[in-house]
Amino acid sequence: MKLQQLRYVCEVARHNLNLSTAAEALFTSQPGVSREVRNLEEELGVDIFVRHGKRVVSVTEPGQAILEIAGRVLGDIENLKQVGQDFTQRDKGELTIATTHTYARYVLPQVLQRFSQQYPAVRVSLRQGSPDQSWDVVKSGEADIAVSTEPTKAPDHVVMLPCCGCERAVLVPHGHPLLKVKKLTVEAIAAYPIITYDSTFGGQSKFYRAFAEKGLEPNVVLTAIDSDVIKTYVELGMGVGIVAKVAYDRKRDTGLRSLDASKLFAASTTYIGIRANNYLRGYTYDFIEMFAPHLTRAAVDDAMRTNGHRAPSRRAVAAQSGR
Amino acid sequence: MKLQQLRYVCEVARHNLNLSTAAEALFTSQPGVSREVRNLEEELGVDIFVRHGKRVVSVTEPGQAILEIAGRVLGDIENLKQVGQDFTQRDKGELTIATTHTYARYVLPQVLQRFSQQYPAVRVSLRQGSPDQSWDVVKSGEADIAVSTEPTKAPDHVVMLPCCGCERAVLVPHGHPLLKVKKLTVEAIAAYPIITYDSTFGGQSKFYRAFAEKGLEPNVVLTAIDSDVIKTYVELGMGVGIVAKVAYDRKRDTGLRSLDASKLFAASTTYIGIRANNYLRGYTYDFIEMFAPHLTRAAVDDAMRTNGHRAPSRRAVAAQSGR
DNA sequence: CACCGTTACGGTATCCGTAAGGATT
DNA sequence: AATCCTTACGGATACCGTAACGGTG
Repeated sequence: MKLQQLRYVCEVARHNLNLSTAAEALFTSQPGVSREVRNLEEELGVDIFVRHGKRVVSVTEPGQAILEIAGRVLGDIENLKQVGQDFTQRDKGELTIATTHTYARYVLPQVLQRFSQQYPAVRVSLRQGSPDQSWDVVKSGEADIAVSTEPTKAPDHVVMLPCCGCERAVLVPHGHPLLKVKKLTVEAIAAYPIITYDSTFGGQSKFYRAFAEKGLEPNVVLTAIDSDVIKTYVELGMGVGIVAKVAYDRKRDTGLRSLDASKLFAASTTYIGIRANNYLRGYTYDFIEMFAPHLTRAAVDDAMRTNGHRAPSRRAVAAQSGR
Repeated sequence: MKLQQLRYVCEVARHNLNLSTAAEALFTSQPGVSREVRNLEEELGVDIFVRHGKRVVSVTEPGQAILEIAGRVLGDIENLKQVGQDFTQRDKGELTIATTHTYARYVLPQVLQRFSQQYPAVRVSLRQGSPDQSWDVVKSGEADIAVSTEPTKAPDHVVMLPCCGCERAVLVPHGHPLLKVKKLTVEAIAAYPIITYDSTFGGQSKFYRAFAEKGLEPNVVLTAIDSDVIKTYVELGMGVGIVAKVAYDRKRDTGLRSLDASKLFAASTTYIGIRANNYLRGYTYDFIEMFAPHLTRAAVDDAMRTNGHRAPSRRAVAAQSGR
């Protein structure tokens, strides 16, 4: 069995079971892919792909299991390379962060500024999307870490590290009646049209629950995935905005006022997400600690260890002694 | 990078960093091992082993990480082979169970009898030891599953599936005064010398706690790891035995009487343990379900999925496209 | 007919074992 | 002096790309 074969098989699966395009993506010849796939199938004794005549049409049942394991192996090979990089080019590399607009725009800038100062040679990329998308991107290994609220569905293979609460604020234009209210209540808010995050975003259940508890139904007139968009429409007088508290900056948002709503809506939690069994570069640990000081390297390792890692297997090693 | 290299490196680590014996174990030449280890080190850019002149003396820090990952890869390669076996030789293979004397002797026989009837071509081996040992053996991959009470230290990389309670009984010889007691109490037991399991066995904390709660200290005169040994000494009149309820068989143990102690000592739980990310043969699932009917294949998979598995990584695959 | 996967073949690079050479204990 | 790792060398193997072939839609 060769790593090449695992690579080929995974690549074929990723390219709609098309050997030719897979070969192209692998910068190799198409007959070579065909041959190695067959060699692997022969060695394992089972077909991975279902062929109709001379066309690959689907994945067999054992093929599913094989692809999953093969993918894990390739991920680990990548991890090995990362270990090398980590010790030779300590301060150089890439860091891909999957996050939402709110974090990318209002929380991460300060952290990333500090980070880039310390690690000027690390190329940081942000992958912006909904919380669910962020978690998926981490799960698939496209991003190193997620910074987001919790996903709607619990993501397997990903370790979630709670960071801090993410409180809400109510944004209104100048002179809005809500500014005169002595004590802000859910009832008071419910009287106005509401602009808030799209339902693909986390923490919305808590938002609706707060209204439901009072027997109210919020009149949500507009949703967006973007705090800035919400602010724009609030400024236009289309409604009151309910956004993350951090999204309001008194100096910048001169057309708006912010009212603390942390007591009204249960705070959702900010998490950092890491793919299980992923080797993290030293600077990634540092980034995490900059973001959430309590998440030291030891704390992160500990959380990962109790979730995904696995130790070497004596038996597996012994079983392969014969070449 | 080649799988061979990973195998070599792991084997060297397992053989006290001795290349020669590692080479022997791998059925290859010693210079070959030396060369491939260096090749891998060169490819990754870091030393895995520390050399004093021409002697390998220890593992470097990156080496530690590399060995861990390499071991995981080799385990997965083994998993791939298991997939093949599972679909070609469905009913043939091996099943290694790590367990304690009590389970091996009193619980598993009935299950294994049924199992062997259904899978005559599966070679079952029992690896007997303390609970901690059982878990370690599963963790290392030497055994497929553990059947045991909980370990003293939580084992990472292992999925624990609760099966059922494991209640205690008090064993006494015929004519023992305890047989005349109306309601068995901890106090009554404390009046006699006690024979029970060795402290390396689980559930002992619950045993001592029951006494401590009454301000008593049990007079443990003898400990053993083996219910049969305990029974022998009880029969000799050396004390009262406190053992797992299942270890008493009225028909066989004619010289003894059993008193239910399930109310006196908190029941410890029986667990099945599986190594995270281990591919399980079909018959292994069947064995588990025979042992604990509620642990269906779906239930087991689900528990494993939320603990260890990992999906293929697009990024890792893409990063390796260039050969 | 265009696309796609398999088979056949030959050159090349890689791999591995043998033999000899320094270091360390 | 014995053990252990490294270097050097040569032969066999296996790998991979090119070219031609056979199905499929």
